[in-house]
Amino acid sequence: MRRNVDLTRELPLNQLLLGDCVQMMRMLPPASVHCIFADPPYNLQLQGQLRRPDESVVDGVDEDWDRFTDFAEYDRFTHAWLTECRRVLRKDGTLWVIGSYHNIFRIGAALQDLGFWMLNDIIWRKSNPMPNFRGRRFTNAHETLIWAARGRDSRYRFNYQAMKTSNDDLQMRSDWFLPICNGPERLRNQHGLKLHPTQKPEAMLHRILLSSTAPEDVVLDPFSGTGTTAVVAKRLNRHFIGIERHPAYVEAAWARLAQTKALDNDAMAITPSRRETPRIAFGSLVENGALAAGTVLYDKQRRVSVIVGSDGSVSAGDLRGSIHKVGAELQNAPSCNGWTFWHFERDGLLVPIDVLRKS
Amino acid sequence: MRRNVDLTRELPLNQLLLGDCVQMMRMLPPASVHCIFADPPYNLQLQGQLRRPDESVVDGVDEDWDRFTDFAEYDRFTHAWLTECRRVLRKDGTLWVIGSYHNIFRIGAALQDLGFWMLNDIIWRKSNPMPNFRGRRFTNAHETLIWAARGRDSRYRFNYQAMKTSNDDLQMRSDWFLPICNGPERLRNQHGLKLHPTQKPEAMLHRILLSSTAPEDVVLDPFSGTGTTAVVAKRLNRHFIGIERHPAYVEAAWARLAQTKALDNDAMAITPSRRETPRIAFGSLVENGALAAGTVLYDKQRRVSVIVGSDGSVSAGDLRGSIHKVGAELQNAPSCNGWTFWHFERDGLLVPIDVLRKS
DNA sequence: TTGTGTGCTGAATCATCCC
DNA sequence: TGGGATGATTCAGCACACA
Repeated sequence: MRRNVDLTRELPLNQLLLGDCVQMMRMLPPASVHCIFADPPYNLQLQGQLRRPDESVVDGVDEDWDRFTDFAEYDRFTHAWLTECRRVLRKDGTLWVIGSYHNIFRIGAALQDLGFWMLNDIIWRKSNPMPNFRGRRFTNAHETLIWAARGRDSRYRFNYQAMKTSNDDLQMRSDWFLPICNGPERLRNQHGLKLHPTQKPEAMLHRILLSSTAPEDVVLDPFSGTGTTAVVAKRLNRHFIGIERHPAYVEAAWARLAQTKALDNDAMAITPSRRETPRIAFGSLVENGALAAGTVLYDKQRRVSVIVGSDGSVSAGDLRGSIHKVGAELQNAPSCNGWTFWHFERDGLLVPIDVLRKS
Repeated sequence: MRRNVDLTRELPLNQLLLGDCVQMMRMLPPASVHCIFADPPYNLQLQGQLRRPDESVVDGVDEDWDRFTDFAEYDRFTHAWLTECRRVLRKDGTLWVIGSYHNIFRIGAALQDLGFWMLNDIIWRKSNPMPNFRGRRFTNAHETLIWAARGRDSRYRFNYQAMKTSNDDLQMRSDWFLPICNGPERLRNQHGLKLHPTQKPEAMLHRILLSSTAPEDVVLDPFSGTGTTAVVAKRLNRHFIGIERHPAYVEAAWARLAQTKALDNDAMAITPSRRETPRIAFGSLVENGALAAGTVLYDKQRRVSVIVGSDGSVSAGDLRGSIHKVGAELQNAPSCNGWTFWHFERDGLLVPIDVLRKS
């Protein structure tokens, strides 16, 4: 699979190129690739060490490739690689970039400044994100993808029907619920430590390539890492070009590719979408007015009662907490299902609050 | 409720100001508001006709330079109002902005450039978004909120416990699933047409204000529209200041406010954070006999134990100090919350000493 | 073999009070 | 305002051990 080619004349199809992505892309011919997926450094700017409540240390991203002195330097870097991306992208090609709130706004603005035409921003909702250990923010439970065409007039590819079919015949939305990369898919060294700090799930690349490329298309990944894009491209019969600066990652990616088989035509099946069971929190009933703050709730026998607070807490005297917690305390029970325990009054009758979830 | 005040001296509490938000904010005293919610114009680039923030029409958007001038125009406008926001925001205040992929990346970058410190980006996942009629993109089913502190060192407010309680005792995540504003909540004129094109759901403002403000705080909305922020602020006993350029919207907002009642204390109350509850020193438990000197305390697994001293210290061999210090030393940890680490025996069971604070 | 309990970990801008 | 003391804080999924 590894060949020597004159990059400026011939596209290095199904190759992983070792080197800096801006320099390598400069060697590629213009308007030559159909799709680009980019997972650039996020510029996380982590301060110190973060510990879990049990004092264990969080193994955060602390790589030299993620250190930038300031926003200006990060912006220069962003402009440089996006400019090359736009040059090598075909007129009707599209670009995907993933990021978090640390960098995605700068990347989005740069994309617009360079003339890319934004098609969607896509939210990757994580099934099991890292919690917020200090209770100082909302749990950062998503990352953002931007999907953009090379320009406003691009006649880009979007496999609408494939996306709809894979989503139980409903239009695929801009919010994607996918697990993080874990389990056997996550590459680890002989000590069981993760090989790459930010390996992306193959399911995400699967959906991306299926939605916006055709078989035999050329997919470029300028920050190839351990080769997730290449692996999924190979499996889906797309050509890939990966660029990565770190030899160890390139080696790992080649090993992964060696174990990857291209699907035959019949097997180009679509990953079944995971059905999401909508979970309604009690607080949202108060937020949306289904149950007003100040309402009195009773147990079935009207032996105890509580008042609903504006945050979806309930209180009885000094006692305050969730419907479950307060229900348990008042019964001196270890636990309690507040949804069935608590009732509100309607037309003189007690109705379990559970019915409000179902309407 | 409508009064004439000298804005430069006195905050126009619970007022809706008619006028341009940059000009009006310039008249407000610096460092005076606790929280800002902003729903600025989205700079939608539809049907070829492009409007500047001041509603004037931009001609010809086919040329590259036009696109650039347009973004530049939007950026100038963004910088102008965000600069005033930062000036009137208290040192420890926070700002919320909502937008879509058309404008949110430019706003996010501007926030960072102006020195705001990003705390979260929040995804509003819509329950019933507008489908994509042409089948050329993913259904745009979300909008993005940015939550930012005035600066990196801000000691901002986040009502963590209230958010957790309202989310059935799980940390509130960065993805919020809320219905769009519809039904009786949606303001309509006598012809049944919606009064405002982008009226936001009250549930969203409810969660925002509950998470990041306290009763009596001052909430500013520079693009007040039909007054959703003001209405929810009034209901939750926060002070509001709304600014809006269109007299018809201001009129509608006053009408809404007239029908809005403030919640009473019980209904408005939220689950207090541990940080805000009065602290009880461990020594006082020994003083008042809740825990006798000489009692043996254990960790959860009974791996280590200490004896309570008469001064509220604990000791294990030569080691003596506070419950926190000794707990940390025995675990070789940098720190330890002794309240949850140490347990005493009751009816053969280990109970965290923390429960003694609550009774 | 199957169920249960324990332990580990993930792109993280993760504290506050008091002197 | 700087340093030391205090004390607040986690969810889901997977691996593995053990019954």
